[in-house]
Formats: sequence, C-alpha cells, structure tokens
Amino acid sequence: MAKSTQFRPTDGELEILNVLWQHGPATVREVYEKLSATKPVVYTTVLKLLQIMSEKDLVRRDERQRAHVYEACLPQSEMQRHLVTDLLDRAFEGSAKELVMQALSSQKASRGDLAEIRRMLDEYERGAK
Amino acid sequence: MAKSTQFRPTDGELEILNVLWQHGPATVREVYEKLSATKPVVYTTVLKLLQIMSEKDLVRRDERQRAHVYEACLPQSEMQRHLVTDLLDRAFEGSAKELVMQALSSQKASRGDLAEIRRMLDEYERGAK
DNA sequence: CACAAAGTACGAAAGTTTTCGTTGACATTA
DNA sequence: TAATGTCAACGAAAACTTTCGTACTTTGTG
Repeated sequence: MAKSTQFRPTDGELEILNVLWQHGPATVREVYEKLSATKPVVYTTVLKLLQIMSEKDLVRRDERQRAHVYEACLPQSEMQRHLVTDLLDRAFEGSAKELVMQALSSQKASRGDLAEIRRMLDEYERGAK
Repeated sequence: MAKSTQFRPTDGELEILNVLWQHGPATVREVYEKLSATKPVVYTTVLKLLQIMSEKDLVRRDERQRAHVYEACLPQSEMQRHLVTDLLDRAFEGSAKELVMQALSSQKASRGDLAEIRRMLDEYERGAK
C-alpha cells in the first residue's frame, strides 16, 4: 500500500466521506442516494468503494444489521487538517502563510469569514505566546 | 485524460515542479541531481515523468540543446492557487475560513507569518469592500 | 413455501501513475 | 576512428483507482 493511504483519500473516497460527515453513519444505499443527487453513480460502485475504504480504515463498518452501517473513522476537521498539512508539505514548502494567502485570493471568503479569521488569529496568537 | 490533469499534478509531478520553481529551467540531469539529494530516484524515471509532463503542458521543453531544458508552464503561485481551490472544493465545501483555520492549527505559522497574514487580511478587505 | 426485493461479495476490465530496463543517437576524447 | 559516456525515446510491468456486471445471501410477503 502506498504512502499513508489512511490520510490521503482519493477523490472518490473523499466524496463519500463528505456524505458520511454531513449525514452521519449511513448505509450504502443512503450514501448512494445522496451521491445520486448530484451525479450519476452506480450502487455497486459505491459499495465497492466503501468496502475498500473499510480495508484502509478510512471508515468503520457496523455489520450488526443486514444493511451495514458505515461511519468515517476520522472526524471531518481532523481529515481536513491532514489534507492541509499534506498540501502544505507538498506544494508550499511548509509555509502556512503562503497557503493562507492563496486561499484568500481564491475569492471565497466573505466579510463574516474574514472577521472570524481575525478572531482565530487573536486566539492562536494568544496560545502561541 | 482525466479531470483537468493540467492543474492537478500527481505527487511525482509536483516534486519535479518544486525543483523547477526553485531552480529555474533545468535539464533532466539537474532535476535528477536535486531530487537525489533527498530520496533515491532513477534517472530515466525523472526523464519519463518530464516527458509526460511535457505532453500534459505542465512543463515546456526547450530542445535547442542536446540536453533539453525544461521549465514549469505555470508560476508556482498560480499552481498553488489551483491546488488550494481544488482542495477547498473537495474537502472544505468551499469554506476558505475553515481551510485557513486548519492551516493555522497545523502549527506551522510563526509570529511573523501571523503579522503578514493580518496585513493580507487588511488588504483583502479593502479590496473586497 | 416460493418469489421478489435489497443487500453484500467478488472479480474483471479500463484508466492512471510510477518505475525501470533497453535501445539508439550524439558527443567527447584517447 | 574507436571507445566511452551522456542523453532522449520507448515500452513493458506493477501498483492503484474506478467502474460495473454477476453471483450469492437475507428478508419480507403473498
């Protein structure tokens, strides 16, 4: 298995994780329904992916019911942290500053967001003092 | 070819791009030397990757010399922007705020960085007003 | 019980990425 | 000019991802 596959979900896997995070623990069918809403997918493809993710410990499976219930192993925020630090290392030479700058320049932060980010900075700075 | 392969370099490709950005236009051997410094690589693997990247228009090739000279098509910052927005869409539901928060919590910003980020915020806010 | 519906398991195929050996062209120098 | 070293080109193989068809199992219902 490649480089810590545990913290580097593929695109398809991440789509499924997004559903699980939003919805909470879900059956294959539930995930399938959610995904179908935005793009054409095949039920067994979703199933297969969830099975593979299970092997990789990306999700946990509860087999007590006939329709197994899947749940993300990591909370969304933790996975996000992994993904960000990974990107930081691979493309930003570890410079969080640069990454933040690029994130802001991508024009997706509202005024409210900016205010919150400022609050975060205050807090972070206090903590790091 | 998959989803805009142009703006989604693979890991191996990104490593090479990092060398090209730092070093400037370089021959295969130069890239190879740089990469060798940190991990074992095979010359022809680097060559092959550069050839593929050439086809994908991830790099430009100057063939005037026998040792072809390769150069990244996109400046580093632009590629970084693409990568961040991509991650934003795939894992953060487009919320730059969340991404910034995770980036900061990954403990890689110095006090100086934080100050610069504040400056950035000011500037960005002025622009977005 | 028999049948249909819904579920899991499995495997094959196609596409992508990564690796590396081999070949042939070109250059340098003894 | 012959030997040696450097280079690009090519192709094949391995690993991984993604997709989807098929088979088998379980459950519910007439």
